[in-house]
Amino acid sequence: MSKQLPLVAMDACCAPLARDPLTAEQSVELSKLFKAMADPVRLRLLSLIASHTGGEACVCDLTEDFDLTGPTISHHLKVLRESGLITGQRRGTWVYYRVHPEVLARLAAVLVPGDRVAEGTAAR
Amino acid sequence: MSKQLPLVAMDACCAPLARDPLTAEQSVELSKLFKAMADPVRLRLLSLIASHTGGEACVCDLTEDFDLTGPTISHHLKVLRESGLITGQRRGTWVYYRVHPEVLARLAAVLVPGDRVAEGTAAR
DNA sequence: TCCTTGGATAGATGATTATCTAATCAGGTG
DNA sequence: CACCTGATTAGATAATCATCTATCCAAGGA
Repeated sequence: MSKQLPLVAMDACCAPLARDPLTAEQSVELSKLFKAMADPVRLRLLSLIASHTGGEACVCDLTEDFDLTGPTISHHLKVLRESGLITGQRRGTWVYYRVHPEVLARLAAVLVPGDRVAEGTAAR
Repeated sequence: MSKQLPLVAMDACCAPLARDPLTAEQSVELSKLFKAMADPVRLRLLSLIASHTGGEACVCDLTEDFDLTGPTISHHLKVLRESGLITGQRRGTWVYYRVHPEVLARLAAVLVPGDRVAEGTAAR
């Protein structure tokens, strides 16, 4: 499960938006992450998973919170998976998802105004 | 110009994703911001404006960087404007745009993993 | 082995959306 | 005023996407 794509935008990006203009390539990579989060259902899924006890949540837990069919939830989880924001793992009957916090942190670092605090490699 | 919408998601949101699950309403509000950034062109526009000297950029500066027609750029600027991420101001012949850093900061605070640092009002 | 339950895939459909051309508006300048 | 340039609006179109139903796969329990 989970083709475990090359974790888009992890290497590709980048200085805070307000520091340097994005290149065309960087903006394409970054936009994939934002696109993945540009849906209310996916945002809620993300927060449900991220805030769930143990840092992971079973699909069965997630489905209940929405007035949506299983396949639709599955579709949204796939989008999140392929963007590199979450990973899924099957354990017995159930599939558990967890968030990749580094990706979220990366994204946050891009948004933060001018502060160089959250910068990547040479942190702090 | 710029209907100056109620700055969506400024009041509506919210604790970091990993802290508490978003409500349906919060996720709808938040998704508007992410949707606005879920396009390579708009991301680049945002970074071009934010990183431009003086914190603002004329539309005429922006158009040059893309292989797109004027109306298309105008459309993207409108989307960014209506999301509350930027504002436009006409000065003589030209229109200048600038970013709302608080909105970006707010968004960053939502993404940041567990740290309670960037929390809003009753911090900590 | 067969059935049941959790989850994903396939394919269809209606709604959004990114882009274009054409037309319009707003300010200067001759 | 007539005209030019910068920018937005209007309307059309092709592509993307969120959702559904139907089907299928995976793992356990009778």
